[in-house]
Amino acid sequence: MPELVEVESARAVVERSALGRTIVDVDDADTWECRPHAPGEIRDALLGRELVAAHRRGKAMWCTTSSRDDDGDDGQDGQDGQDGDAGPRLGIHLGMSGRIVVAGADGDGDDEGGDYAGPGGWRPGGEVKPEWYRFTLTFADGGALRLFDKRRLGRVRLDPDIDRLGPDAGEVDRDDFRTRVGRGTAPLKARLLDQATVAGIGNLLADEVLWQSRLSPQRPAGELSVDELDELRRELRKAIRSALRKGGVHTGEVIAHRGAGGHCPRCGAAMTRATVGGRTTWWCPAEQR
DNA sequence: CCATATGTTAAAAG
DNA sequence: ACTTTTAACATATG
Repeated sequence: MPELVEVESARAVVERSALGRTIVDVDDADTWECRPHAPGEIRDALLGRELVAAHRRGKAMWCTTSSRDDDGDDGQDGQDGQDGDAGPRLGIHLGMSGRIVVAGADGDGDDEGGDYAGPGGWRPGGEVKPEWYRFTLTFADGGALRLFDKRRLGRVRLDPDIDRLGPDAGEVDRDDFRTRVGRGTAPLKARLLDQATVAGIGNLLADEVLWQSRLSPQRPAGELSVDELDELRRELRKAIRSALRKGGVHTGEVIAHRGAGGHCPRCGAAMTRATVGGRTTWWCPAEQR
């Protein structure tokens, strides 16, 4: 599920429904999802604390936590809980199939993770097998925050390193975008998928933005003109805004046409498929140059 | 068995 | 040394 837009939805759910609730139990027994932490390590670090704020950069999400014995930051000032004795940051990466589910105080198990439809129409809301819950925070009020991750490529860890990520794809400024994206010999799509260049663009968003910009995914990134780079950034911001509004990156205009027999929704040409940047890529060979 | 899947990353290659 | 590409990761599904 998770590209920037889906992670932002998950972050908003955490911000809206999981902050300020005291953590009384933590299930961190999945040593793969919680690598490199040993079982119990995350639990020991979080018991008695509460989540203070939910942050995101690209596809990375993390929560600051309070000190034990007080409620810490009020979570309303937009700043981290930088209290002297604040707890560790709890990093959650949704990987390829992760999503956050927050249950209310009554333990009703409400699925507030946002919507998601995979290539096969898979909807986690329709099938939630308990064995696909990889990590759980249980709150004093009886509710819980869970990481549901079918494919198990997600990750939970304390104090995640986010320094290697580039600026968020929705916030990078024009000059920064020009110099970061418009360099090198790698295919443009590979550059866009590189989280150190700009953070948050995934396979679907890349295809959508390249199609909107009428740029070939195979163009060497360093050969783009300044005008093309500026247009690319405009379409990127537009696509993110649209996807946030419509509920997911899969709502992009060209996404439904990525597939065998797909045609460009603008000109009708047959879509081309190839592996670019290590990922399956679809584009309109007639318009994208 | 093979190929596919909205991600990351270590290792290899250039 | 830096950039780019590939393979592997764990798991489910067609």
